Amino acid sequence: MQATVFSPHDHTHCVSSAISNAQNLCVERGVRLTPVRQRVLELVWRSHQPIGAYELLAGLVKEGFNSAPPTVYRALEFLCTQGLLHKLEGINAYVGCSNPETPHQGHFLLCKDCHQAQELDSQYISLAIKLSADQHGFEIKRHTIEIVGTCQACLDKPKKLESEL
Amino acid sequence: MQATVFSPHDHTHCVSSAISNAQNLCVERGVRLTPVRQRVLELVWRSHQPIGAYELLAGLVKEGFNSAPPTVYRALEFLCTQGLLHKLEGINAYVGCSNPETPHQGHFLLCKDCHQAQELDSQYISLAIKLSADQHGFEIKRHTIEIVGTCQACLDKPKKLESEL
DNA sequence: CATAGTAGGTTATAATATAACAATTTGTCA
DNA sequence: TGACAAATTGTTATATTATAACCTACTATG
Repeated sequence: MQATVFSPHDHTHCVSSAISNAQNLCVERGVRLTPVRQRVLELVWRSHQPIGAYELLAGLVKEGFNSAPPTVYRALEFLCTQGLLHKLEGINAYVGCSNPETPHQGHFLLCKDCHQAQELDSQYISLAIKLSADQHGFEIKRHTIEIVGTCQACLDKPKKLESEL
Repeated sequence: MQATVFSPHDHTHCVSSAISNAQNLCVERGVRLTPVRQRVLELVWRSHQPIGAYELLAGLVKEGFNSAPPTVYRALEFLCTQGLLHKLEGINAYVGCSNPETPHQGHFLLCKDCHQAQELDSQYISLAIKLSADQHGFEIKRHTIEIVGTCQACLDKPKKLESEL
């Protein structure tokens, strides 16, 4: 099975490569990855889970950045527009996008036990949605696909939990 | 093409049949469609668009119901649990479900121009999601599928809009 | 009619998000 | 360079969405 956020991995590496990737992309696109924006992006990537705006705000404050809500919401808007983050509407939280070069909306598996979010990019889902929209003469602008449940890792550990009681 | 919320229809009929349907279902299930709950359900159905909690609250107040936020949120929770409504996470709004007999999560087309929501129940989408989840050993509990764009009716009327300027 | 369970009333507040306007920084080009 | 326009950030206030906590009233059942 392919590597996912649900399996153990070197997350420090994820963060640093996401940042340098973002820096390159922003240069290419002629947009500015300012200190606040970069910091927000790092905070999102460092989190092992989707993270909310006010939690990010607290992170910024801790590091001496100015921080009223508009600061973080503006940074989040920029990062989402650039495809560097995705917002999870169901839980009002943000996750890094691993593939920001190609603008897309993600499809997400959200584990309700470990709260990790795995981004998918399923051609089947995209196609099925496209077909349904076409049937209704509907022109798609964007979509939100969030699948909530239990990930394999969490399914595999119920016995541990019982023994811990 | 099949009838949808995007095409003209007798909405009064939608409302009354949704209510009597809900009444029957609640009796069958041994749950109580109390006056507040029924009123909220009617207000949602009467709206020609997805409607938010505080707008519903205003509707209740106008009719002499007590109304603090918990009243309407409790009613909404009940109605969603019974499958009589769906919540649209992307816009924090609620729509009636036309097929509450069979518990399901809907797939929605949301027109950003006329703000109507059309519920789909596409087997292709469901299957594609199931397949993706299976590939990751992920057990689905529920999902949010919201497709934003422009409906056929709104695509058909750009010229009218220009002439109105 | 006692009572347990469910639903609703009430007050307060938490959590999420944006409006509006001022100050500052940055890029650009005369 | 210096001056302007555009973009970004700071700041204050407030809007919007949602829930906690605790109390009261209703409902069904024996």
